[in-house]
Amino acid sequence: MNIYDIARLADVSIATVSRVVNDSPKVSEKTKQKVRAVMEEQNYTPNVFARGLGLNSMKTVGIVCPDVSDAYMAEAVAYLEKSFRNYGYDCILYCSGYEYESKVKSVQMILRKKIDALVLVGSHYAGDGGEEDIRYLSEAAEKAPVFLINGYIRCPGVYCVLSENYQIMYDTVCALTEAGRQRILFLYDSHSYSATQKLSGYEDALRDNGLPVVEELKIFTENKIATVRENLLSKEGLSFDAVVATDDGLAVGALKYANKKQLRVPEDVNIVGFNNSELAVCCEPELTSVDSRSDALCKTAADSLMQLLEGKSIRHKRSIRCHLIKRGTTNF
Amino acid sequence: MNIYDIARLADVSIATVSRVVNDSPKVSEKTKQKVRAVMEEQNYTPNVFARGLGLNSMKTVGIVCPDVSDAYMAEAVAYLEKSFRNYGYDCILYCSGYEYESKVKSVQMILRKKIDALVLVGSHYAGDGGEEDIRYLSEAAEKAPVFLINGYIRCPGVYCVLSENYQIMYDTVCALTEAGRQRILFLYDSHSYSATQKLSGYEDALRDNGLPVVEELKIFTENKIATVRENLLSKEGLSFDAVVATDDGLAVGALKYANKKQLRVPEDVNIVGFNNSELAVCCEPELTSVDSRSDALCKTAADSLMQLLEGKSIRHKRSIRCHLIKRGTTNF
DNA sequence: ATGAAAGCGCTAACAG
DNA sequence: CTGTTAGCGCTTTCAT
Repeated sequence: MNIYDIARLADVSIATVSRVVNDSPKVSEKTKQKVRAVMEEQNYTPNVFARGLGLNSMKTVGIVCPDVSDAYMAEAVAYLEKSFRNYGYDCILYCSGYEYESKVKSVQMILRKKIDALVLVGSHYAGDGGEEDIRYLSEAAEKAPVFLINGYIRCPGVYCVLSENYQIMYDTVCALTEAGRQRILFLYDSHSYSATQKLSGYEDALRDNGLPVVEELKIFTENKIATVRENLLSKEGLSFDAVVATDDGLAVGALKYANKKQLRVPEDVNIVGFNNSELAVCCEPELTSVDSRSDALCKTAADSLMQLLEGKSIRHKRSIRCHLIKRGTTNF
Repeated sequence: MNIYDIARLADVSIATVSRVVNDSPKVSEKTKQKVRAVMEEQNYTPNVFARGLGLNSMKTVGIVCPDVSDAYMAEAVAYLEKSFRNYGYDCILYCSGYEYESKVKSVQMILRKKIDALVLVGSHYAGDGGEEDIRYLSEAAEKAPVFLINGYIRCPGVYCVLSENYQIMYDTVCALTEAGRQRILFLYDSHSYSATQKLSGYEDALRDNGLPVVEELKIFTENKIATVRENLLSKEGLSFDAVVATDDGLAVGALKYANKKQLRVPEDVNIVGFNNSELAVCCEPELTSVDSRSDALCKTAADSLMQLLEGKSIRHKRSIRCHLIKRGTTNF
C-alpha cells in the first residue's frame, strides 16, 4: 500500500495525496476528506525511508549517554525522549560506555543515521581533555547541532545546558565550615566536566574560609556503595567531620563507613550527596543531597533544540541553579 | 558524496561500488581495493535512507518500555541496546507510559518506523486484560516479530522471555513460613503479568503451608519509599511478621515503617525485596532481595531475536530461574 | 567480473 | 487547487 495506490483509489494524483499527508493548505477541504477516507480505509502510513530520502531527515534526534542504567542518565533520557516525542521527533539511543574511544565511535556511528540533532547526556563528553579530545564533537557539530547536557565546551554548533555545580558545591562547603566543620572529605568518581566544577567549588570554598585543601581528603573512588565503604575503611588514620560527594552513591558509601565506625551522623559527621536520587531517602538517616535539577536541564535543552530545528537562533550556554535538599545527614 | 561520486572517482560503475559496500564475493579483490581506497579517502558512508528504501529495513530494533527512568527497565534497556549494537542493529526507544492507550499508541507509532523487530520491556504489556487487550500486540506481530521481556502471551509472532517469578516467590514464602512467620505482608504496585505471577506464588505457598490468605495483608501501593511507609503507618492495627514485595522500593518502604514502629529487623519482622537493586544495599539493615536475572533475561532475548532475524526458528517461550540474595533483613 | 537501467515511495518545483 | 515529472541514493536483475 503506497502513495500510488491511494492516489488511484481516491482518484487524484500522488502529489495531492502527498499534500494531504503533509496537511498542505493548498488542497480543498473536500479533496482532503476524500483522500483521508481512503487512507483510513486502507490503513495507509507513508514510508518513512522514502520520505527520509527526499527530505534528508527522518525527524529523529540521537541521544548518546555513557550508560542508561545509571539513575541520573536514565532520568535524563526518559525526560528527553518524552519531550522530543511531544515535538514529533523520535529518538535513537546509543550507550557509548565511558572510554574515550568508544565515545568517539558512538558519536560517529549515530551521525550516520542522519539524525536531525545530537544530544550528549552527562558531562563525560566534555571531559578533562584539551582541544584534541573534543575534536570529535566539533566535527559532529558540522553535521548536526550538538547539545551537551551538563557539559561545556566552547565550539560553534555545540550548545550547552548545565547546572551550576560549582556554585552549589561552593555554597554547601561554606555552610559546612560555618557550622564548624574543619575536615571535609570530597568524594568523586570521575574527571568529567561537572566533577571538575564541583571540585573547584569545594576547593575555593575551603580557601575562602581559611581552611587548607588537603590532598588526603580528596578521594577518587568507584561509585559503588560497598566499594566506597571498604575504600574508606582501608585508609589508616583517616579522619573527617564532613563529607561532600559528587553523587549519592558515594555519599551513602561514606554513611555506611560512618555507621561501621560508630560515628554518629550528623553529630560527628555531616554528609551531603548529589543528585537527590532515591538512594537519598533509602538510607538511614536520610541523606541531604543536591537536587541538580536534571528535569529543568533537560527541559531547557529539549526546548532550545526544537527552537533551533525550527530555524530560530538560540543561546550557546544556559545554566540552571541547583538546590540543596536537607535531610537527616546534616545538622546545619 | 554519494555512490555516483565514488563510482566516478574509482572509475567503476555504481553497481560495483554497491557490491563493494556490501562486500559481495563477486567483485575482484583488486577492484575492491581500488574502490575501498576511494571510499576511505572521500570518507564516504552510504545513505541509510536510500538503502532502507531499497531493502525496506534499516537494521533497527524498536524498544518500548513504560518508563526508562525505572531502575529495572533502565538496566534492561542498557543491556539490550548493547547487545543489539553488537549485532549491528540500532535501537529506537519509546517510553510508552503505563496507561493502556498510550502503550497501544507507542507500539503503533514505533511500528511505522519499519523496525526489524520490536522489544517490549517489562511485564506491563501483557497485563491483566483479556483477549481484547492484547490485540495490539498480535497486530504488531504481523508487521515485525515481537519480544516480551518478562511478559507472556500466547500468540504467533510474539516471543516471550521471562523470569520464574512464581517459583521464587513461592519458595521464598515457604522459607518464611518454615522459619515460623505467620502473617506475611505482600506489597505490590502493579497488576502486570509478573506481579500477578508473584502474587500467585505467594498465595499458593501460604495455602500449601496451611496458612490463610488474608486480604488485609495484600497491599497495593505506589512504589515510592515515603508513600509506602505512610501508607502502612496509616493502617490501624496492622500487624505482620514478614514482608515480601514485588520491588525493592516497596520493601524499603516497609523497612522504614518497621524502623519507625521500633520493630526489630529481622528479629521481629523479615523483609524480602525484589530486583536486587542498589536500594537493597543502601538501606540499613541491608535488604534481602530476589535477583530477577534481568541480564540473563535480556541476553536470552537479544540472542534469540538475532537468531530469528537471521532466519532461524526459535522457541516461543523461555524462562530464567531467579535467585534469592540473602542480606540483613532476613534471618532464615 | 562488471555495467546499464529499472525501480523503491515520496517530495517539490513547475505547469496548468 | 491539482497534476506531471524529475530527482533523492541505493540495490538488484539482466546483459555482456
